[in-house]
Amino acid sequence: MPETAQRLDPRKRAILMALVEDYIRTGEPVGSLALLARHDLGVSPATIRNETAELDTLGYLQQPHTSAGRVPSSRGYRFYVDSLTHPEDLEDVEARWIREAYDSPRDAETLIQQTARLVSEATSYTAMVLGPRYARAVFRDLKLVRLPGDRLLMVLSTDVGLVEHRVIDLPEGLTDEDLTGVSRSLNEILRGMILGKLTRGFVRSLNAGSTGRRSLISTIFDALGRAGQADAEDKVYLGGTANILSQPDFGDLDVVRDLLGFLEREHLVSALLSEPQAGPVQVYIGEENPYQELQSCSLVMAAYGAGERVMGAVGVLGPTRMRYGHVMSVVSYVSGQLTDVLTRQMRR
Amino acid sequence: MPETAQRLDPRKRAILMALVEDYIRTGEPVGSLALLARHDLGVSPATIRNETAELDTLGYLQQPHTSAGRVPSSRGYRFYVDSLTHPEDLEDVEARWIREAYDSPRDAETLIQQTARLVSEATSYTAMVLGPRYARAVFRDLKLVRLPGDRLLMVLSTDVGLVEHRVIDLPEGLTDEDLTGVSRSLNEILRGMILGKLTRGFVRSLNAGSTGRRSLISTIFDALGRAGQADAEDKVYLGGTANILSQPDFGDLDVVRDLLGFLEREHLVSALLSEPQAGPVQVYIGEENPYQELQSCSLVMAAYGAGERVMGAVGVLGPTRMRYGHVMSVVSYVSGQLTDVLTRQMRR
DNA sequence: TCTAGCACTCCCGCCCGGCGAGTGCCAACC
DNA sequence: GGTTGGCACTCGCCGGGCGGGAGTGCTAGA
Repeated sequence: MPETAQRLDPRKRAILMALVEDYIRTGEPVGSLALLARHDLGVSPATIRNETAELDTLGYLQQPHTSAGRVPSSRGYRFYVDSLTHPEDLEDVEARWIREAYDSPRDAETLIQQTARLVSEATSYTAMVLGPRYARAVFRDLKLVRLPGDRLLMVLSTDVGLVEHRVIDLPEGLTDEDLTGVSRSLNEILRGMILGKLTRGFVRSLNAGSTGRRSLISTIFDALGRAGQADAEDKVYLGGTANILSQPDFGDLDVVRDLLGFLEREHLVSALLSEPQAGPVQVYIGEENPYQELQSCSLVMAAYGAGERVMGAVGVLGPTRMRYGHVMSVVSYVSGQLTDVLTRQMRR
Repeated sequence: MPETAQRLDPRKRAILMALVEDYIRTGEPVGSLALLARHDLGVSPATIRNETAELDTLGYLQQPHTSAGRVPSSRGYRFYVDSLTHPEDLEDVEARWIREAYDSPRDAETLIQQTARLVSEATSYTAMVLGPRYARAVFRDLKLVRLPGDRLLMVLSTDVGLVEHRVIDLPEGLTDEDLTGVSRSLNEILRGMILGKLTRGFVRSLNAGSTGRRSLISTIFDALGRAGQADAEDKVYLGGTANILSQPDFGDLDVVRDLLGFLEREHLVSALLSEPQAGPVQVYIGEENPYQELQSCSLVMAAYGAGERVMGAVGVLGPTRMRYGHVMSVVSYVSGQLTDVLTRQMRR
C-alpha cells in the first residue's frame, strides 16, 4: 500500500526509515539516543521521542515494554519495504558469483537444486524454489520405449526443454506396431497442448483400434495426467534450512519447530510458491503471511518463467527483521537468471 | 562388545538395565528411590546406592551433579543395547501399517522417499534413507531415444528394476543407423556388468567405426560413469527433520544447528549411510559416531539390498536417550521390506 | 514548534535463603 | 560379609528483593 507511504510527513518518514534500518542491523530496540548516534537527523532526542511516540500510536512502531526503545511493527516494515523504490544493488562480486552459477548448462533438476543452495548462501536465510511446473509446459514430443520385463518407458519432452519420464506396465499382447501407432497418433493430437489442460476427453477422440491399444492409451493418459496435474507433483527444493536456527530472532523453539514442520510438508510449500505472478518481487511480512506457521517471519518471493509463462518461483524465508533490500535484490536477480536460462532452452 | 556384558554380576546388570529403561522413558536422572518405585529389585535403596556408585566408577553411569540421580553414559547405553538380544516386537498395528506401505508398487524414488517419511513417523525421530546405488546394480539394457532439439535420451535399465535416464547433447551428423548400431554394440558388451565397474577401457575395445560414433560412445560413457560413480550421486532422502526440535534432549541450539547443517550436506549423509554391511542393525551411540556433529546423538542403521547385494541403507538419528528397542525393530523391519521389494523386482 | 531537564517505569542481572531430591557414609543387623 | 536403616550433607531450583541502567513521557521554557 504505497499510499500509506504518502501519509507520513518527511521527518516521520526519515525517522521511521532510519529506525527500521537500525533495528534490522542490530536486533535491539532502538532508542532516541541510539538513533541519533547513527543518523544525522538534525533534531534533538526529545523531538525524536515525540515523533516515535506518534509513530507508535499510528501503528508503525511498538514497544516491547514501557521503558524500552522502539521496534518496527509489521506495518512499519511494510512502509519500509514499500519505500525501497529501487532495489539495492548487488555487490559486483555477488552478482558475478550468481551469474557464473548459471553459466554452465545443467538439467532442470540440478539447476533448481543449485538455485536453492545459491539463494540460501547469498542471503543466509532459508531458500525455497518451486521447480518448473510441467503443467504449464507445452507438449512437444512423446516417445515410447519398451523396457525389459514387460514395461514401458514413456518420455515426454516439453518446449522448455524439460523431460519427464514414467515407467508403466505394458498391457499384454501389444506388438511394436501397436506402440508406434499409438505414439504416432498421440503425438499428432497432443502437439502444442499445454500439459495441464489435457483431459480424458482426448482419449475418446482417438479411434484407437484394438482394446489393447485403447488400454495403453488410457494408461499413458493417466501418467500424463499425473505429470501435468496442477499443483500436485510440483517439486520443491529447499536450501539452508539450518539457517533458521542461526537467527537470534527465533529464540522460541516452538516457532522454529512449526516452521520446519511447515517446510517438510511439500504440498504446502508448493502451494505457497504458486502465488507469485510474473512481475516484481513480492514480500509478505509477519501476519500478512497466508499460513499460520509463517506469521512470525517474512517471505520474499518472485516468479520465474519461460517466455511469458510463469513456471515456478523462488522464495526466501527469514525473520521479520530481515535484510529486505538485499534479499529482494537477490531473489529478483536469481529469478531473472532462471527465466533467461529457461527461455533460452525454449528457443532451441 | 558383548564381552563387557559378562563382566557385570546379575544384580548390577538388572539395576543398570532398569535404570537405562527408566531414564529413556522419563529423561530425568534416576535416583535409588525412583528406581525401586518402578522395579521390584528385592533390595533396599541403600543397596541400590552402593551398586549405582560402583556402576558409576565402572563408567556405566554418571551424575549430572553430586546430589542428583544417575544417568547412563555412552558405555551404559552400549551395554543396554548389546543386552537387547531379541528385537522388541513391533505392535501388530505398526507392522501392518508398515507392510501396507510397501504393498502397492511404486517407482524407486517414491519408494525411498516414502520410506523416509514412514520411518520418521514410526519412530518420531529423524530418518535418513540412502537411495538404491546404481553403482551396484547390474546392467540390463540401454536404449537411446532421439529427442527434439538435437538431444538424446539414454535410458538405462538395471536388474533391480531401477531406471536411470540422462539427456545428452547429440554429436552432429549421426544417423538413426548410427544410433541403433551404437546401442546394439553397447548392449552386447555391457550386459551383466556391474555399473560401478565400468571403465573407459571398454570404449577402446569397441571398434566404433566413424568418429561420430566414437564421440557418441564416449559421451554415453561419461553419462554412464556419472550414473555408476561410487558414492557420488547417491541420493539421500530425509524425513522428520523437524522432529529433532521436539527432543527435549536437544535444548542446546548450537548442537541442533550443527546437526541440521550436517543433514544438509548430502554427501556426508550419503557417506555415513554407506557404512552398514548386510546383516543386523547397527547402532552408534554418542561418541561412537564417526562424525563430530553426531556425537551428541545416536544413530541406528541397517542396510537393505537386492538379493545378496547391499544397495543402500536406512538410518534413524535421535538423542542418545533413544528408544533403542523400538527404533531397532522399525529399522530392521523396514530394511527387510525394502529388500523384499527390490529382490522381487529383480526376478521379473 | 522545538528543546532541555527530570521524574518515573520497567527490564535485567544479582544475590540470597529455603526447599527437596538424592547421595554417601556409618553403624547395626542377619 | 553383604545388606539395611538412619542421618548429615550437597547441590540445583525457585522465588523474592534489590540496584543499575536505558529509555520514556511530561512539563516548562526558549
